[in-house]
Amino acid sequence: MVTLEDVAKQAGVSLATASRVLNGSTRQVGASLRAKVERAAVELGYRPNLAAQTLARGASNVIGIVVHDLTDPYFAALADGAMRVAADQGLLVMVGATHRDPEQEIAYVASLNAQRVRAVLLAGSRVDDPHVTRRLREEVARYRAGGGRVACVGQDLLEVDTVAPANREGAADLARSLAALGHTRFAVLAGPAGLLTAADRCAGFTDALAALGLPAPLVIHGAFDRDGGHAAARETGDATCVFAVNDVMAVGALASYRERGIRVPDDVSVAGFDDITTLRDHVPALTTVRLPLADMGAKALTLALEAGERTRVERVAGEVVLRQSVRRHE
Amino acid sequence: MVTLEDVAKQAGVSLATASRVLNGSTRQVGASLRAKVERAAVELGYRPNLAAQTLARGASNVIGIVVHDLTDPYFAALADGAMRVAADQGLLVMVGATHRDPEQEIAYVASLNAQRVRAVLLAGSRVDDPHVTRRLREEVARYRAGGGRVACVGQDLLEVDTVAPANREGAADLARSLAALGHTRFAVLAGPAGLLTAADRCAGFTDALAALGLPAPLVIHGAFDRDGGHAAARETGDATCVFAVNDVMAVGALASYRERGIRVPDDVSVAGFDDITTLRDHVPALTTVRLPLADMGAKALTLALEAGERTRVERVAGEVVLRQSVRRHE
DNA sequence: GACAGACTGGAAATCGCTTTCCGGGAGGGG
DNA sequence: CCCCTCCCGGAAAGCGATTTCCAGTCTGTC
Repeated sequence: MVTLEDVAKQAGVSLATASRVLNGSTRQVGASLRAKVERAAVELGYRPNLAAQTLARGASNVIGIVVHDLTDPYFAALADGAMRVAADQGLLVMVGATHRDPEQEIAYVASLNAQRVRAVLLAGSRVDDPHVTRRLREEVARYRAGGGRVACVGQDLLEVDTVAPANREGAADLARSLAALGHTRFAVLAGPAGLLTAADRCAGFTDALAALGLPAPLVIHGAFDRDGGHAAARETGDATCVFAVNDVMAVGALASYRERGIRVPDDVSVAGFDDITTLRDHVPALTTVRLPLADMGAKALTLALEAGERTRVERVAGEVVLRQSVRRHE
Repeated sequence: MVTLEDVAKQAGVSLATASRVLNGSTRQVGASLRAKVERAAVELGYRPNLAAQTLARGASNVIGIVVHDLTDPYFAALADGAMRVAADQGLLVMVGATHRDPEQEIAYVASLNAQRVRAVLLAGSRVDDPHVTRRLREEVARYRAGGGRVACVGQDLLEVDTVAPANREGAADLARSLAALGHTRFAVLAGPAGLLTAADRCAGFTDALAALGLPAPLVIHGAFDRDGGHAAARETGDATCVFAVNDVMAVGALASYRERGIRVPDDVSVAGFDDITTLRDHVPALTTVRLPLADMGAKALTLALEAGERTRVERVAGEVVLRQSVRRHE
């Protein structure tokens, strides 16, 4: 491996000079030496050792993103938004996928801390487990104590800069829109009981129905993914309108109904949440609550990188988008 | 930031001992000292500085994955497969998204080299541009000269371990299957002219038709994404069967036909390539060529990590999956 | 009882780069 | 003409770990 010392030797200058030439330091270097160093670097194919730079500088140009599942379009969109701002700022990105294991999330924060990354973005729902949350908070605190910056997309539970989707309100808006179509018997494919994003959406939906004087929906718990929706859809009974707490579950539900010859929206209306772009061409088009996912990812990383003294919470509203998967109920 | 020295001091031992305790070295440390060090580390919340470790050890525990677009399910699946084997081996993952800019790809290899990552996985099609390919090869060679390991998913053009999908053969199989259904007038939504994956699939398809004595298909170039397929589908003329060189383009084409009231498969048959899982519930179900994407990603990273002396090329076959988007042509 | 060999703990060199500090030469003002 | 300042180049001290080498302590065997 060719080192800076090799370059300096080849150029006939000192280490210090070579360093100053090859990394935009504040110090000036004479044109002739500068040229020599640059030539030597190219000739030898020099690549700075980033670990050494990080060590010497005390700060790296890497950021970390922790997601639950990269193959879930929700997280892919979030990560993509964040990665674009990282690229704009010349930052490299480490991505960790926890596959929904909270322990992994904690482990990733520890690893990213060890890497001394400049910022960490925690994307995805918090879970309703005080013990896990406490340990995550400890790990985050440790990282921040060393100068690390953290932002989160999801619930504002970690005392860090947060981009918080308005899950309750969005779900409530959706409930009102669906009720306005004449539905009265609802079911909610509610995801896991302990997942806060799922719980908030479910609660927002249920509360709004109650406020309208409508009967409580049938709440069916299950996995937060396509198969969870698929399974839960078998238990929606005589509901005329089904709300899946995220789009991929809604897709699972649609598939389940299709397999069983139940027509959507004629026999049952279905709505989701997130408006992931991969569903853009789904048939029937899915009614959902749109979240600007890429923007949220970008915003969260921006918050993390700005040296704000107090933690900020940016709430982002969801917009109800009515499409063909729901229809008026007579 | 608490350093190893702090821990050593607090535990009343030397730096060397602290290091040996906290990182599974081969050397033994007495039980009492070991306990002291461990306690001190916990009390102080010590996290090793990975940059320093990397520097001292001369090798990091990070691998890099370079993809074109994380929000494309094809790459998400590939990356996910690779990330699982990385996690198994206790490796961290850096992900770079080039957004299809070959310059970015080169830049990422340089960055990952600078990071001294243990291995780099280049996922995604090579392009037909000798100049770009040469520079990428140079950068790869530089990295490998320093002990780096590289694998690639795509065309075997870089003289590195490669997982090469059988694009030509898969497309040819598909062509034969479709021809067996009675189709004679084909169109190919061929993607960009310079993208080798697209070109190979197009060529495999075209050659197979020629071998069958059928007329050459209408080849329409365009972008390699959903919108590219959507646009190209407007120019398929009187073809009775359309092959989009990847699934997301096929989805765009299906959407285009739907918008224009052209029924699939009644008026036109449509097939794609890849069998991305997000399309599992698409209506109509898409005929395609299945590639085991997650396995391919996992395999590629495994190849990279194994210290093989000669570069290996692992070909992976695609399997034609006939679904509702095609029908017999009378 | 003595000595070889196995273990354990510590001092110090090392990894590759940054940056402070210092010295010498050039330029400008009194 | 001298002195002060400004600039540029180099020597060397870190950054936070790992690891080699060395010394001291035990054990076991003859």
